[in-house]
Amino acid sequence: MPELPEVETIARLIRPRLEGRTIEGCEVRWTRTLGGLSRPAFAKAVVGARLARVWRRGKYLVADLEHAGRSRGALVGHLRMTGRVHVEKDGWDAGPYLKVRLPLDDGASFYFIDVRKFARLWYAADSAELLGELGPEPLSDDFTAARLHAALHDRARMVKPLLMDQTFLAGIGNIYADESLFRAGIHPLARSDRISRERAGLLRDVIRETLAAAIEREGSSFDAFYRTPEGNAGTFQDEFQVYGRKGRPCVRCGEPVRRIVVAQRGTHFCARCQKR
DNA sequence: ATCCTATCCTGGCTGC
DNA sequence: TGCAGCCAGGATAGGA
Repeated sequence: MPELPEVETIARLIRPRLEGRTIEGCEVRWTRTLGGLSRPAFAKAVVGARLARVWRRGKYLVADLEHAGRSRGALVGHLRMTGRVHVEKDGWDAGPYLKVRLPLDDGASFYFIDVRKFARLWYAADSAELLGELGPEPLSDDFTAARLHAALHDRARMVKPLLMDQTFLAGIGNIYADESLFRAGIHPLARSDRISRERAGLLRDVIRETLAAAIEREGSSFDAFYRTPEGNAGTFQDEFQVYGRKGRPCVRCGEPVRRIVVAQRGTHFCARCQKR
């Protein structure tokens, strides 16, 4: 599923094709994708706008809009589980799951595609409406060991759901939570306020290393869903150490990887390497 | 405060 | 082979 590395990969690939372009039209095939705005209101807000800057925050894709050089809100996308984004020449076959198409001024269109209809493409007058509650960016300088340790001890929650809480830390989903906790030797059910300063520092480091390595490999593609905007699969799934490896030997100790359900999510870990 | 359940969705898998 | 039923999961709302 698209988490921070996948969204970052998408942002990097579509940025050169979108920045500077102007939206010339709007075709909406599934209104709910707009997250509450009507089709006419959405079209009125985005048609004629120039895509000034494309960036990422957590798992959100953001395009700042301008009109006649003046800021005019933002287009904000969230792919949830099965959303995809393409920028292709007009006439490209987007398939049956196309939700929104935005024709651009260079003969290409922005395609927002989603099988399960959970993905959203919002227009917001201010992107902070959607991004304001997000926790720190794991790859930014303010995500320090000291701050992570303090934040873990500010609550008393199971560490895995806490890592996936987007108001706690932005961009971590099920896969990178499992992978990071394994690499840090922390049990997914460990209570956040019982994690030592040293262990929190290690967790901070492995989160950053894992996300950076995944970005380098253009994300993880283990099923039919996640593809880059160029249609390619990422390759970080080859580096998974626990995710999707139930019953197979732990890469560190050989003990079979276990799978339990935590907060309704499949959770993979090594009972010998990861202590509560 | 924290946890749990249901909801949104549909392709793909399992089991009969 | 066909088909019913379950599962996956990001986010959120409401209840325990």
